[in-house]
Amino acid sequence: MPPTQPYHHGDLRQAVLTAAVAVLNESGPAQLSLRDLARRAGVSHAAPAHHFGDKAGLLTAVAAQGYQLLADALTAAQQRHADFLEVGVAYVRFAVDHRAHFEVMFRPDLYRPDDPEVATARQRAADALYGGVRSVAATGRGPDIPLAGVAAWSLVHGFATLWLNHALPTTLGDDPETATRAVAAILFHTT
Amino acid sequence: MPPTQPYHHGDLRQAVLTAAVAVLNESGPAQLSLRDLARRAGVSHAAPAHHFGDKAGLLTAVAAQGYQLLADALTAAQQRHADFLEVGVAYVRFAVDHRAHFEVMFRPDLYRPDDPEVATARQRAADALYGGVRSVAATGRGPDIPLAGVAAWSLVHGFATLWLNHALPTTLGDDPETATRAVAAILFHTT
DNA sequence: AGTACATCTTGTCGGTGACAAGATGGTGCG
DNA sequence: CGCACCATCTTGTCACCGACAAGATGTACT
Repeated sequence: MPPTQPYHHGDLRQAVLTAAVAVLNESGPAQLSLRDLARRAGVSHAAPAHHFGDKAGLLTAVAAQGYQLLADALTAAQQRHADFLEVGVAYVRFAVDHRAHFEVMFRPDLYRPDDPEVATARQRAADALYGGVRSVAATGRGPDIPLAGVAAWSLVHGFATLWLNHALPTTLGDDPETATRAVAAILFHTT
Repeated sequence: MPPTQPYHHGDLRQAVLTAAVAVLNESGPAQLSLRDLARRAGVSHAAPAHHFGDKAGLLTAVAAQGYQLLADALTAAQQRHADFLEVGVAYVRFAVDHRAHFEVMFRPDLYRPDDPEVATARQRAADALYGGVRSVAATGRGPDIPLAGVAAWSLVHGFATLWLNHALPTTLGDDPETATRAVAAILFHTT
């Protein structure tokens, strides 16, 4: 849906979006400023507003992109591995690799969560996540599927959040993948 | 550590802190403004800065208070119930009942996480949480304690976060306590 | 050629955080 | 009692930001 033809700048929308993700990765959403992004792109201070309407619009675009990336990552992991644990690992890996997107996605007060593009991408990600759960819930004498899905999602989401906040003990090491496998294995007691 | 004697206003520090929590509960951290808090307290726009130095200073005070409340809630739950699951329930209940504190606490870019008051309260909360884990890890043929603690913490933290974001399916009902019991029971397979 | 349009610029307004300097009032000490 | 000290609060200011309006510029299409 971005314009196909470069005009004055080239592709300002994409440039601003990329710069926004970079700033978010370095400094967090509180430091994000449309005027700063405009300066980085070498355009006037009001140029970004034309593409995103307002700051919430920019963050809506970030969230939409994030949900699309997450859905892609989860479906890929789901198809590559039979084990749902790897879908959980992919979830944490996404959070670590795309911290900026992840932090915006789960801060609905910063953007417009009911944006149609966001909603469809989020639904796609949810399907990939719950689809992976269905397989593992069928193996054990497990409880009903939605509950197991919520438990699995809560575990990996909480782990990712705490990992990003440096709140977890250092004994877990510095590789989020192996740490996730160790911790998530407890939930599915496949140790 | 706040001043014991009221001066001009009465107790401006406490008034601003309370108002800040109220605003955070209603509108989130992005809408928080020192000048607005000053207006609500009926003082000049620069008065709050004297007590907190800085916006980050105000949020540091909120985070410190939050960690103290959390530590109190967790130790109370730990002493009242033998089951660790109830500590997890208390964790989620704290997040729901003190949403403003919870959201600030786990957003370290908003305040000064290395503030001594914050650090001690956080340590106290962590002790209460991990102390509860030790009991349950001893029951099962469970893996080592820190891993189980991280898993339990991740689960309740993720559940609380997702619950606050209205990201969870509506089939869980509207009572966070019962929902937490149902979901957390899966991890400790005491169903 | 000329119109329609998306893109970008310039200018402006109210609001905010941070800082500096000064006014105000309580506290304690001689 | 007088006075100096200090915490508290006020006033004033500056740079920055988001949002909006109006105009300029380049592109596409007829």
